[in-house]
Amino acid sequence: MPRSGTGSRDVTVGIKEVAHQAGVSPGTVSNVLNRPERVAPDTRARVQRVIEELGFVRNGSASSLRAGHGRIVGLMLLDLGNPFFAEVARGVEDLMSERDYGVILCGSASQVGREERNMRMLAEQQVRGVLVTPVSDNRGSLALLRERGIPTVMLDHPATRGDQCSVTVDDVTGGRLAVAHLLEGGARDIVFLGGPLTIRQNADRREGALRAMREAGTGVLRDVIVEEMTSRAGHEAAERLLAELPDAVFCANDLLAMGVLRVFLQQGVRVPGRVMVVGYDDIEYALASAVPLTSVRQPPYKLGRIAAELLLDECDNPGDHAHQQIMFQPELIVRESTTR
Amino acid sequence: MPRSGTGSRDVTVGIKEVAHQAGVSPGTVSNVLNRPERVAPDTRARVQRVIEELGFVRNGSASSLRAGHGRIVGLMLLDLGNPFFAEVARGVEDLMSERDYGVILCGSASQVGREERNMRMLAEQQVRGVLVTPVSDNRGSLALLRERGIPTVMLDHPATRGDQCSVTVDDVTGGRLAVAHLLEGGARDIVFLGGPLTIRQNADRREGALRAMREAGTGVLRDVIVEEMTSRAGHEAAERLLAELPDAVFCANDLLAMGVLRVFLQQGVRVPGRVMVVGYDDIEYALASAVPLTSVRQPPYKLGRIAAELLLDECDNPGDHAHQQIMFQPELIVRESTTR
DNA sequence: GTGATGCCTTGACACGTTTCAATCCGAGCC
DNA sequence: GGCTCGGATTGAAACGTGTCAAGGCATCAC
Repeated sequence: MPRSGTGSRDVTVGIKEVAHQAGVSPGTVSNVLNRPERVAPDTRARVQRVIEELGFVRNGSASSLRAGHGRIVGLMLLDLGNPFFAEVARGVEDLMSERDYGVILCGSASQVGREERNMRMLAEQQVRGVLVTPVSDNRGSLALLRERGIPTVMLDHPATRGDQCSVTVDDVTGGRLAVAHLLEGGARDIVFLGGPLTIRQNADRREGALRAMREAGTGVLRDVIVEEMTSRAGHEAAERLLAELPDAVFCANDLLAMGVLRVFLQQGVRVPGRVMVVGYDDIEYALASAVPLTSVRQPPYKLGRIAAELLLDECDNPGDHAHQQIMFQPELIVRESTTR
Repeated sequence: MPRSGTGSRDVTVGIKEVAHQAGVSPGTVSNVLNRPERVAPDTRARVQRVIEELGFVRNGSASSLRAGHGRIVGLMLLDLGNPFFAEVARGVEDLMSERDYGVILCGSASQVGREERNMRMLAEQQVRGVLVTPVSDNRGSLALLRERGIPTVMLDHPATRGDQCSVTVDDVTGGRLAVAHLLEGGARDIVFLGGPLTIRQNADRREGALRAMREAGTGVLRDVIVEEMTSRAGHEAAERLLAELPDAVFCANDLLAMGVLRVFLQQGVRVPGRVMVVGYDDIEYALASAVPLTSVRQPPYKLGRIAAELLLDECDNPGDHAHQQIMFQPELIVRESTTR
């Protein structure tokens, strides 16, 4: 590979070339990039001008090889197709972009295997830290990161140990709010429609539902567990429910609820007249659906953004960083799918 | 930093440590990782067992520093909050995950500045290639990548030069289908509601609308251009439209259409009785909305997946890779928002 | 004028991997 | 038996940056 000594439009403009053109040493250029305050103002200006002129772009691989970590974080979510998580991702991405960090986004599709593969990939990339909504309490893939000293923040999941931050929404309360509302409306035979109970969100929302029944001293909960938490799955589950309609369906997310609504309306099951339906997440589209959906609202954008802030705080101040467990309270948004 | 000579549970298990334990040279370990066929079967097995045992994870930074590129690609989309792009991202992520590549996801939020910042970040990360839905025909940020020899594939945008692949959907035809349908339904005064015309998708869909009118020899198109293509923007635009209702509104995406629908229904404007509404993208939620939305369907998942395949083909066979411009045809899905 | 004090700058080394020319070794051939 | 041949392996040299101890150069006080 030819290396032009003076050429300004070379494929690889390195820190050395910049140093040469600016009449300083490579070390100084590195300082301009990483600790500008240590460099005299006029030297700094001169170097920065040369950087502009040559179109120098720092080689992130070399940088993170030497420094031990780069300006990239990992974000691992359960399901990229769910607007709730899309909003979480937007929150994370916005903050990281402001702080000049990149985000490697991974979807685990709620599969342990895929989560582990992606975690391994993140470890290889020497990411600065990882935000993760874990598939289960499976410590395996997190251990991989811990061993390498990569900070993790739990997202929409409580910290499994004291040595990490977490940002969650109180799902037990969410489930309680939803089902208490249904009981007040007169429902007794209630279906819980959700994904696998190994996923914490499902288990907690169901637990909240049971608690509401205990508190009210009435009601029966029927579980309908589906593999995926999509509107298709909701659609299929609702078709099976037609044989024995409950008084109400509490869905563990809005996608399921939208699938259920579609079937009920097609089949002439009046909502809320015959069956009440409650969703979870209050995604934007829940409001616009045929029968506007009662749903439990969570703050996804804020969730992502705050988790991102916690992670960067831990990265930048490893000394005096205090791990925090932040929990938001959900809010029940009542619409027509549960009231006339 | 202490370096245990024999320790098996060190923070940094490198290729050297593996080589030592397996009784081979570092070069051989590297070959096992990158060109297994060059290593004798039993040696390979032995090395792989040691890799397992020590929990060795390859340092991606070092690897891509030396090799000149890593196993990461960039994906830059207009709007992460739009379910259409979320599906595109899923398509890309699925394929890349299968091929053991990581994806750095960036949202440009349709802002040139943000696009350029992110492109720079991707260049720093030495990504293998980039999939991009550009904000405009702005060549600036693409040039940054071209200069460094980083392949790009245009996603939902035609190639601006012959030296790249692209995957698109025929937006002119999409617009033509939508508006021809409206004209057939008797509409004459039609509003085009879309984002900035500097974004190609908007310009093309509008162009298709005009073409339909020319072909039919009738109809008038009123432009209503909004900054963001969100349901909030649709909501606001619709409120302004109330003063002078058109016969129909052709929205450049479903989010806008959903915002429009909401206002019309709240205000007692009958859809389709008084105004017909057509959306674009046929996102899943369009089907479930209060008045099921007529929309132009595109294959977002396939779009992402195929673009990803083209990119990897270009990366893996730089020699005999033939650049392709693939264009899908959209399909008009007629629902109740345009027919009784 | 001299020594001390700080601030800037320097230069060489190390980070962990890939690469490639060189070497080694066993098999096959005359 | 000596020779060649080819596949398997080796070892050392990069890749481009960050770090840090050491050096340089004014300024300032005495």
